[in-house]
Amino acid sequence: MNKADIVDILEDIAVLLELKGENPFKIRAYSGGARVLDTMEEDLGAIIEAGELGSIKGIGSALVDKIETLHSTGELEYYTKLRESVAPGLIEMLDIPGLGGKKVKKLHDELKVESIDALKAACESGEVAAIKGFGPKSAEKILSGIANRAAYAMRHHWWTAREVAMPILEGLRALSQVERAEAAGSLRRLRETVGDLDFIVSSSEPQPVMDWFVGQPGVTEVTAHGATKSSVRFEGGLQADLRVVPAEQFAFALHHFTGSKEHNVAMRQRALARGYSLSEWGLAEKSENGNLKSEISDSIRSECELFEFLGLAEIAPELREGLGELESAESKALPQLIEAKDIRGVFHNHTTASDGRASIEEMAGAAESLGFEYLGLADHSKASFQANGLSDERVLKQVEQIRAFNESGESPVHVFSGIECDILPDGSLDLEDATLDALDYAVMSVHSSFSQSEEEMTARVIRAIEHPATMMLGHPTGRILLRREPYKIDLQKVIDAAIANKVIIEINANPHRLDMDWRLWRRAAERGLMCAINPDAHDTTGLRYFEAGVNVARKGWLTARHVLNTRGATGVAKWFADRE
DNA sequence: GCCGTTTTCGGCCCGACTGTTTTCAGTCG
Repeated sequence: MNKADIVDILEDIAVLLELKGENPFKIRAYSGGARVLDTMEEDLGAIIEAGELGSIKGIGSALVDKIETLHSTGELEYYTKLRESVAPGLIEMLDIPGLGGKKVKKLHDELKVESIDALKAACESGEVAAIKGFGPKSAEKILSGIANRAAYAMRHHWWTAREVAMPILEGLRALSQVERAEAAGSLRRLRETVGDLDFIVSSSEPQPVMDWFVGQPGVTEVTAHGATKSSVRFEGGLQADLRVVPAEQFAFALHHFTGSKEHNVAMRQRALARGYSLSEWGLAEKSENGNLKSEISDSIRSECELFEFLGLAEIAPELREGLGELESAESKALPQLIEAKDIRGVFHNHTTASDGRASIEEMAGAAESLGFEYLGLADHSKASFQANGLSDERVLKQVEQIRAFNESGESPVHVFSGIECDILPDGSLDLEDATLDALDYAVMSVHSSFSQSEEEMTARVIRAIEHPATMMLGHPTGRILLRREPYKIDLQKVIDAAIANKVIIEINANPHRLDMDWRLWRRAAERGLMCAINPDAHDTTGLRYFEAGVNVARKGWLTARHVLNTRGATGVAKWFADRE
């Protein structure tokens, strides 16, 4: 059994144990173990063979046994028995807001409900309200949760979430009672999708701020309205939390609610090791007997000062994923992350020649207004029939048009002629070699036969990478966030092939793709993989997606030198010519 | 179930909010 399946099973075990009412720390051990395994970059088989699994922090002897059994046999009796002992309907119930492991267990124990439908009926008949610890409001809340659970469970693309968050943030900042306001959470960490919005405000007069917040247009439900915290839900199910704190707590609250959870755990552990207790409220010194001796928070007014106090360089929010950022911050080895202003042009954009909605001239105009020196066009090739892909003949015609455009001198933006050429199911390319040679560069992408086996898909893509005309690999997993799973492919092998053949892998910056994923970039770049941030724009506004691509690059620890777009037009042309 | 710069046992982050309670448990982040 492969690593990803084992990770899923460990996470499953954690959920099942929760429903059994097990020790919460045991539950955490399983979900923690799953996470450690998931983020481990080395080959699992090799680690097991070397007998090193148990030396990984977070994986103890019980997990070593279970992981090794799953890896070699694909089965685990402990898991099978656990599964059989819990009704599947109970797992679904955990998605209902307000229901956790204990309450679901109680509902099951008292009423024998084993499905969402049975739970709904029990709420309507008054049985739920009659249980000790529940009441009419609980029953009502469960019913509303059941009715809306699809919308509530939905995550949102980062780009969309930001569009909702910005007006609220600006509104908060405009209030006279508000001193500072920031959006925290996964939005601030630049995650590809966002579950809910978190706003942190400092103010000495919280009530008017709370009242303004819960009265925002689009709010369909107020789920909490307290003295320091309020929660609302917008149309479409997106939830937003607001926390108002005194000025001296702002840096701590902002840091805490920015997360991630794993980063916070590491920060608290570090504080504890130095004799301090860190929380969203502040930093306190611990005395001999373990009691809090004194607050020392007042000297800390920014996240930077907090990190500094713990002997760390400031860690950018997007690196706070609990993936070794504290270690790097301690040894002052954090990367100088790429910034949006470093981007001097973009590749992989479409025009009306295939499925885009703007002409060469219009796209170049939009590139100019973004301050770009150059624009790479890459329309689809003929196999992408649904996208009006270009034949060899039409490609050569477009090359002429682009040459004429550049020579006309009507734009300061240099246009590179490229193509997004289909990788056919057998790994061959959709255009003639002579056609590809006439272009400045070529991006190769998979747009068909998504259901090939991992072996077939990996071999297919590697064959394309090995073609001399291939300069970039487009959206390497084909995933559409929140809609379509990535196709099966061994990306480590693809990365190896790309490095060996001096092929760039793109960060497809379309907010629905963000592919290749940020989790893979740090290691890949260290091994020598080159990156390009490609908006995959289909109209003039789509060029702005390059910002989402920069986000991914930053989350992947990339610096300007890892990214082709940070070079000027001459540098890019040189790379296209000799790949250096 | 994991872990160890006071440790191989006894901790493991902790506080707000809600709904149900007469003082608190459960959920959430």
